[in-house]
Amino acid sequence: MKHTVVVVDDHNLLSQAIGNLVEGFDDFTLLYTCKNGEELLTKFKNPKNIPQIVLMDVNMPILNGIETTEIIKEKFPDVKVLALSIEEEESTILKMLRVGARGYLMKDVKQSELNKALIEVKENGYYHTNTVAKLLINSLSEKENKKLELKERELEFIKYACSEMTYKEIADKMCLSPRTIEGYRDTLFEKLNLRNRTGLVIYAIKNKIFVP
Amino acid sequence: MKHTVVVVDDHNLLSQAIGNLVEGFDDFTLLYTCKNGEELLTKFKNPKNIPQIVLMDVNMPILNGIETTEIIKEKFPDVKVLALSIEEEESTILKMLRVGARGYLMKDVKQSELNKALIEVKENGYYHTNTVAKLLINSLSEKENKKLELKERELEFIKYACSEMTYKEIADKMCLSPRTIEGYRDTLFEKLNLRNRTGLVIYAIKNKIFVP
DNA sequence: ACTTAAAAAGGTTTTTTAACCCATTTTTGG
DNA sequence: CCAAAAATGGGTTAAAAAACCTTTTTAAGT
Repeated sequence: MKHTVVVVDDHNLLSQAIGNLVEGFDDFTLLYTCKNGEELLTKFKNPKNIPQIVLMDVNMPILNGIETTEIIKEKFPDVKVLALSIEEEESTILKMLRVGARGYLMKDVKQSELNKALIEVKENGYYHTNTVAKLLINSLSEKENKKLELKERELEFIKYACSEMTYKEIADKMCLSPRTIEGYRDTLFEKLNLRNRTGLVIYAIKNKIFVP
Repeated sequence: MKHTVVVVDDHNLLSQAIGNLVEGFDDFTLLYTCKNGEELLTKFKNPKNIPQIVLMDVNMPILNGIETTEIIKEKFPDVKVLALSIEEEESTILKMLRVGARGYLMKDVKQSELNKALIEVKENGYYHTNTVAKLLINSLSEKENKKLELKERELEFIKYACSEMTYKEIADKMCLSPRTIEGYRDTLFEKLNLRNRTGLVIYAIKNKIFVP
């Protein structure tokens, strides 16, 4: 009996193409494709549409891969989610694995490896490339956790700092005293080891706190 | 007689998948796929490997889509290049068209539209979506050209400005007086309508002068 | 060799940033 | 309810950034 697979990706071409590949594999068959998490969950209302494996993109509009996987993990724990994305950001990969993805493939993966990954997931429940395995080990040490230590208000400030506003203007915008804002700045420089606002902007962009 | 197509894309999965799609179209057949411009040009040394249409990704390592298309335009003018990319940056699209691409498809295009585009390119020599057509019209007015007016030295400065260096340090690095650097800054603020260095950094990143 | 435009550099002043240390208020957990 | 922690805000000083206007040097063309 072939295992059923669903592809979720907002790039039409890619999802159809991957679907075709899956159809070509001996042990798998494509049920359908869809554009985002919302569409997928709607499909799931009919039990006939629930596959054994979901090939999930991470960056999607409306309901992204991480959120969707989280929901699937909770409501349909038997469905195995395999992430498939161009996104190589460490923290993204970790988030995806944390919410229950059984593996993470980069989109530059070879056809044969996709097949192998599907077989592994089917038989052992998971599949991890070397790259991802290394990441997992690194994540055991804190490192990246620093970013999570940033307070809500600090994050808000950082976003404003990625603009042409002076600190005084930012203070107005956030309804705080300029001193408080300067305090945020000082502690952020300290925490993140930065010398000036430019460094903060670059940090924010690298860590997707602010998207230009 | 079917038209021959080659797919150039560094994402293995995608190139193979698109290749499969092309094989599925009535009027087209896939010759081969490759990972970047260099590989393609090596292939071209054997005339048997020269296709009628190249489906070209823009962002590739080693030799990117723009450079590759430029070379093809010069050395193999009969080969029609159709760009196929996730890159939605205006200036990138324009660059690609400027060097001779016959059309520009986003990767979220539908299978049927890819087929339509290939047929159009085969029969009329070009294919442009509405989005791209609008872009072309806008590009007639200068706008984006401002970026091209930036001098070499200014661009170099901008890159350094996207760091934690002070202007003094940048001056050292560029072997210029701090005053000159401040001059660059002042004229850039004027030209680009910016208020401070943060604005310059954001501008640089938005316009891919600096990639974080 | 002379003219001219652009690039590089200088002077000065004001504003903004940054560094450091400390006080008050608010929240939170025991 | 109280202590501790976190958030907010203040003072001061030095450094850096920004604004504006001018001069010297260099490069380019004729």
